[in-house]
Amino acid sequence: MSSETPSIGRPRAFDEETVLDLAAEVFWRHGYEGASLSALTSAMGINRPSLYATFGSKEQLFQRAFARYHETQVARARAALEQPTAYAAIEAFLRSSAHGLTATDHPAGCLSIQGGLACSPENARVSKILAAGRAATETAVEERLSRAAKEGDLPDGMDTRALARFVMALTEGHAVHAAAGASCDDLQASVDIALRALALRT
Amino acid sequence: MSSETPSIGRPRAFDEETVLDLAAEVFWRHGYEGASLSALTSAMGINRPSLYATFGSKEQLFQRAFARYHETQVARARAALEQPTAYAAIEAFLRSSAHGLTATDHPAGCLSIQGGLACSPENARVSKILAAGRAATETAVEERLSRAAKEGDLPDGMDTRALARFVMALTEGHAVHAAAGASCDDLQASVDIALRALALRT
DNA sequence: CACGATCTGTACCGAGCGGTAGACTGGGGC
DNA sequence: GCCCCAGTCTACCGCTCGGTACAGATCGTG
Repeated sequence: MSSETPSIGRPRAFDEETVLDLAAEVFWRHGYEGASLSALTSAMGINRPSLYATFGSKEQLFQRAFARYHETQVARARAALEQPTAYAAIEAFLRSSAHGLTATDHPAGCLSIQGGLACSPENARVSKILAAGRAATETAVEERLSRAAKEGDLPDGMDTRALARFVMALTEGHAVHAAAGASCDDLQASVDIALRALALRT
Repeated sequence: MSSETPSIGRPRAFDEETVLDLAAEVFWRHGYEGASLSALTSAMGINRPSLYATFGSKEQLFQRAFARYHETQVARARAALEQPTAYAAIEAFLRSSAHGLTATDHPAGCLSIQGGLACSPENARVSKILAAGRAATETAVEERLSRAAKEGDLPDGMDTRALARFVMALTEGHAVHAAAGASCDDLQASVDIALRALALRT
């Protein structure tokens, strides 16, 4: 791993996780292809050769930044799934997502969406990486719902995969809205409607 | 307008609307920034100077292609709103969208989403154009719902803006899913859940 | 059938892209 | 105190980008 700190030689003048967060912000705001190396190095406060020595390539940098985004941002929404009931888990997931999508200490929206749904053919891998990240989150939702089904916490015959997909799709749509300027209240009102509809309570 | 056909001079060797549809497909698949002029001209079957003489610039070409996308694709979903009841209108909107997002005669997903939610700073206008298109569709949904509210076709006190936002957000999320490979049935199952939740029927 | 207007095709422009070579810097080990 | 080596910095690479100049082709008109 590049995170092991060699004891010999000139020490690194920057913190790897710090500059990854800064890189994530640039990708988040401008997308993978819209984030030029000049913009990245400028925001990260390091020079091109340092970036390449540390991360290897623009794509690898993106992967690392995206992984860190998952640890720091997506993790909060996933943690919200740990509620005693399925209804509470979904509500917490949707509400904490809406909150995170409109927080002001980082760009609006979601890196998994803004990063680049569509790319030039040579960057198609990036779109795949993003899709895989979203799919992982959807799987986490689905697993929480499956557990609820086993516990009798969902109506019989509820399609947990479809419900997980519905929840994720709504969150992704909220991300699109947030990037276009929707407020947290706007999104919460949409969540209200979604929850009213779920009728998970018996 | 560039659509007026001058009677003198060498005649144009291509049909404007036809090549616009072809350009829209490239933007749809690769996004605005991911669609190179080489890819565009190659798909459209015309040369660069013809493109610039006809459309002016890449951005203007995109605007024209996006406008045509609205006329040919988005118009179908908007037409679906013309159902006798609010519930039927929303169901038709969601189902026809899910169908269009997964049709096989064009790229999966939606140009309004794939085109470029995030762009480099110099292409920020493109993101704005896309957002404006989505907002226009959301307004159309909201107007249909307002009409329903006046007609007593919605529960009292229903927040029509929030409901329109919920419907659009779900559709946008479905577009993200469709671009990642979701099937029409996948999306329809999500629509089922959304509709169950709406409880628009009294 | 020559003229002028319009479109097409080749070949090119400067700029910015992602990525790198090589000289310089500065801290630990002996 | 010297060496070594990782990290930094300037300056550059080839390539592709969006956009265009200019010559040749093709039409209606006199």
